[in-house]
Amino acid sequence: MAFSLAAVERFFKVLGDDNRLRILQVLGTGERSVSEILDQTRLPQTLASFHLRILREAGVLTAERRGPFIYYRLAERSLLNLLEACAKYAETLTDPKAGPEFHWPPWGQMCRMMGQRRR
Amino acid sequence: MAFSLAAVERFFKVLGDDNRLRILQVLGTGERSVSEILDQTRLPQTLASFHLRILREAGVLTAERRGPFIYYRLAERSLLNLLEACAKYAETLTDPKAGPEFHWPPWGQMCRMMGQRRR
DNA sequence: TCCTCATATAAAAAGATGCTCATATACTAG
DNA sequence: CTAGTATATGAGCATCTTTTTATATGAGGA
Repeated sequence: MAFSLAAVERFFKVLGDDNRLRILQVLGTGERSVSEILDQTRLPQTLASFHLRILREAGVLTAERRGPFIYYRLAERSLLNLLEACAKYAETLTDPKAGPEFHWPPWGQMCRMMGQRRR
Repeated sequence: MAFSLAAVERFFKVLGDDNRLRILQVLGTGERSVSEILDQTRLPQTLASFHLRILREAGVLTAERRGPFIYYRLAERSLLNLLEACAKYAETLTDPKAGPEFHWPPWGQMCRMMGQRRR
């Protein structure tokens, strides 16, 4: 019921970024070198490196050097399922601020109109 | 496999905040008026209102006015399960940047020392 | 050893977010 | 209608995050 706030917050903060999600999407299909990640995401090298570091330091990714290349992979494959679950939920979210301004229903007014008293 | 980036990103961004998570934690136990939320979170009124708006506009919360009070509740109770799943994952994350600086293993050097060649 | 490739790090610039303070709106009681 | 309570909104700052630009490090080959 009371989950560990700090941990979850960090998790959401780390994943709450477009570029990092795209990187994860690429790595979801398996281990990749940085060069491959650059190709597939079209991110500038230095920016990708920045985000990879964040993911790595959060423990989401694992890095290993082999020769001149550094290979990244998901630390836990189970992250993919979690992402899918989140995506599923996220896509059901209906955005209630459809119009330019959200307006509170004029409760008191309506009650008067309908001859009702507050309960 | 390829989840809807934009939706998930927004979801993570909205949940990636300490105060918002605390609000959700309170609402996890059921519907609450703003006053009650203020009591339980000890947030300044205006700040709580700010975060409530973000959660509401994201579709995570639902608000309804009854008399002078406005009651908030989770739009989808299933969010709680999702949060728990995320918490579970988040808590397993081992932070690899233990020391002040992370150092890449000196692969080439090690190979030379061990008389190996790159493959 | 020197050069080049692959990748990381640091510092500065640009952008986004969260917080506070002041004020507005909706409702109810008198 | 007036005053008081409940809650929302808006402007300005401070802070944190992302992006860019410049530079460093480590590996392999000539």
